[in-house]
Amino acid sequence: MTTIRFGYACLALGVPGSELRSCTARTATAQRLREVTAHNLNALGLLVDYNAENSIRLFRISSNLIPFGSSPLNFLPWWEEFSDVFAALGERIARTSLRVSMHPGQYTVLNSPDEEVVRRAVADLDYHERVLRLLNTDESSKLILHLGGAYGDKPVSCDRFCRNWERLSDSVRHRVVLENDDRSYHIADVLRVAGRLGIPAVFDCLHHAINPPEVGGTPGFWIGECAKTWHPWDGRQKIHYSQQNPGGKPGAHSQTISLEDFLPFYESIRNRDLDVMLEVKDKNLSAVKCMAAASGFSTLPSPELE
DNA sequence: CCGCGTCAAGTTCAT
DNA sequence: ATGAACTTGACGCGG
Repeated sequence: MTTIRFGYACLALGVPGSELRSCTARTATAQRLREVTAHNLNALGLLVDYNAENSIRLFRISSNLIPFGSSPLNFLPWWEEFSDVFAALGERIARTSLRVSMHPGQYTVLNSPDEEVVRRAVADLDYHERVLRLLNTDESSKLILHLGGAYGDKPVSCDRFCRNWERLSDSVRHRVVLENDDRSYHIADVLRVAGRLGIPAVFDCLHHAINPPEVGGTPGFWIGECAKTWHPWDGRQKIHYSQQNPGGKPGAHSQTISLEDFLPFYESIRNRDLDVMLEVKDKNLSAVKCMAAASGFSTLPSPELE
């Protein structure tokens, strides 16, 4: 019996007090940084509780949890000041069997030719890893990362990624997984680098639709290829699923998940074990909707299946 | 209180 | 060469 689990990223709609706060460089005083941090950690607790109450087993923690968490602009030893809060949060996460992840964004570019950019990328990955470690999660709590820029020569830029990989700590390396993007690096590129480094690959369905490899291949094929990169200590294979916003530019996420398109996709993966991260503007609402649709689907009579 | 310009960060593409 | 988009909402100022 295989299972598909669903989760959502960073924010939930309709959970009062769970909104994250932030501040700007100008207002980043010690007091303000402490206030925002305390608020955001409390918000994370509310999100953890919400997920437990709604049987959601997968959640991406926002990179904005700690204001300027990887920048000298945050000069506080927040990991010490809030270590007890993190530990308590970690217990709630463990008790509710929630799998958390984080996803450094477009500004984290490990393969940049610019030494300062690489240095900041290493620091940013350290920040994200520190959060997951403070929460006492194991190494199945992943850091999802893109390969970065192409700089007009993908093979050279992939080589530089692998070279800079050596600068990461073991604890970061044990958590990083590579995702295909919608511009430069398609899933075949990602699998090649993931293979070189011996780390897992995350298949993003919408990015793949926009930026497929020349060699073709169905999503099901590539999900199968990615499955081979996940080892027992990495936890369940993860993929990303989102739909195109009809009124938006290519790659823009839809307001909500359309079940019309979701159900055939679900049918195509339901014979696998997968954790599916939904990227959609209505966040938790679509997660709940997809879970309901999937469970309804699986209990429908299926005479065509033996 | 509301509205709107602005916000740490990197790369790519358009003007 | 300069600037907007990406993803995204929240901040923070001015009125």
